[in-house]
Amino acid sequence: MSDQLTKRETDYAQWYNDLVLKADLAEHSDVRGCMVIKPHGYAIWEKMQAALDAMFKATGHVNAYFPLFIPKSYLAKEASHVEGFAKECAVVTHYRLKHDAEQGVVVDPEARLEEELIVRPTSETIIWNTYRGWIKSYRDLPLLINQWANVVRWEMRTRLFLRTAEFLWQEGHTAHATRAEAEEEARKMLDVYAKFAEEWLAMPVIKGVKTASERFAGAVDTYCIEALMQDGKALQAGTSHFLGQNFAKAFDVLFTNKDNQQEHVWATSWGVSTRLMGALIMTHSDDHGLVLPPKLAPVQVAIVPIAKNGEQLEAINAYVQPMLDALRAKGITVKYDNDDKRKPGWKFAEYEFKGYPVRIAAGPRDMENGTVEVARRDTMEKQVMQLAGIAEKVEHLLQAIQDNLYRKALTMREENMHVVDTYEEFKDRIDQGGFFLAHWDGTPETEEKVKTETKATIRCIPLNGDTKPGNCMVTGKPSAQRVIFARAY
RNA sequence: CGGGGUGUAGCUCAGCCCGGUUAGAGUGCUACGUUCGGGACGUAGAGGCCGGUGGUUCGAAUCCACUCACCCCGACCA
Repeated sequence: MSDQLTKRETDYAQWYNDLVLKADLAEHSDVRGCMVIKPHGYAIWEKMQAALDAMFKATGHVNAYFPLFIPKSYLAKEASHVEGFAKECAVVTHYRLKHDAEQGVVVDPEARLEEELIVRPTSETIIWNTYRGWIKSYRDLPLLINQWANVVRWEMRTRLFLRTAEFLWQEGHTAHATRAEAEEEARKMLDVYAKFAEEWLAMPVIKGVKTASERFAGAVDTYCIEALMQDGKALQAGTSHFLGQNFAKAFDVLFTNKDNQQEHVWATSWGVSTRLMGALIMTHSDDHGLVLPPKLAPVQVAIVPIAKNGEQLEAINAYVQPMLDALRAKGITVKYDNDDKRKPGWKFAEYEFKGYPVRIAAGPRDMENGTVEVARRDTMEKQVMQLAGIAEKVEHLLQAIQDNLYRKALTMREENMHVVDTYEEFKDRIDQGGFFLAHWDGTPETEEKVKTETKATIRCIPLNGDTKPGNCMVTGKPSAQRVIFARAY
């Protein structure tokens, strides 16, 4: 290969960066911390969007769009929210440029905004300010809205997809008449995310609740799905928040209940972002490049003809046509690459590197034998198959690849799930990575101590975990259940 | 913001310490020919304000000062 990829074992971070760039997923823009998502990367994101959007619709949500700019004063209305986001907001102060002989253009000092605008880091404030006008009665509830949008958080250090200054995401914002209903909504959307992660990304996740220190700024409870990457670090792949009445109170969103009483509404918000691209890459890809689960691959099957001349190519075109038709009839996405500007070897390497789940080669030998050569990306295995019934075989193969990727990722996670009872053992083993199930006394002080001493944080308190009480590994004080510690992205 | 590093062809980099013809390599790109079952080979070609500004010098990619940008480590990160 001319484009050498750093081996994961050599330098995992470098491997990731190389892969994102060389597989044409994204590149750095001239604006620090921002990225250009290239067609191959964006096509994967579109597949994710389509799947998630359908799941949101199926659970009763509708899409809408709220503005990019938020009046600065809105952010200040919810105390912990402003505290959480103030340090990373981009602020618009002027609305006009003017020509300048020396510098080309300069900000027109005359055009200062009366009230400065912030570029949304998230939309709770503007949405709740809007919902105040929409919600008057229990008959207006629940209000179940999602938006697909970009947000900006001025991060100090960024990494392609994992943490960028601007990123794409969806944010659901719902309003409910009762606490129980809002809590149920937050849990329901967490389940949607977990289902999406496992069935589409083929990425096993652990559902849990965040501790107070990791909670969303403005939430009562933050639920999350946590995944384990190949290097043993945890990645938060999605969050769902029960916001209580915090935003309703901050923005005076009241409704009249059935008893003609005024009440603040109960809220949730939930989101996943282009960070999922990073999760996808770090869960399945290998030293040969990207590996994509068939359900998210923009093209599932690449077909490469092998021909010595134009005449032979025409023969192969005719030979593979029924196969193309049969595959497409099954809803399988296929690219027949008979571009004669590239050679077969080049194409093989290209499709492998970019993660196409299945590659089929057809050449003169196959035409004689009535066969094609089928290669699967996940295991790199190749086999010659009879052309008869090929569409069914490929369909099964795609499902097998999807299943295999999930199984491999699950096995990896299970092998890196450690139960520890003493802080000494924890400190000894934390360097090797993985999820550590340990007892914790529930105090922020202990959590902070562990973070300072080991760089590991509590990823979550698992929802479906072992609930046997025990004693905190650090202080020995009583603990209700084991929590998950890990070093995280 | 602190510490370290890098800016030379589309990309990866050599050259700089020790100033001196027309600034190099690999890869990529263009044309032609032979090739085509795992990133082919040959021949010919195109491609550079050596990050920017100023200085030293007969002469600067090379030395000096300033400046800008990016990368890595730390601080920060719902």
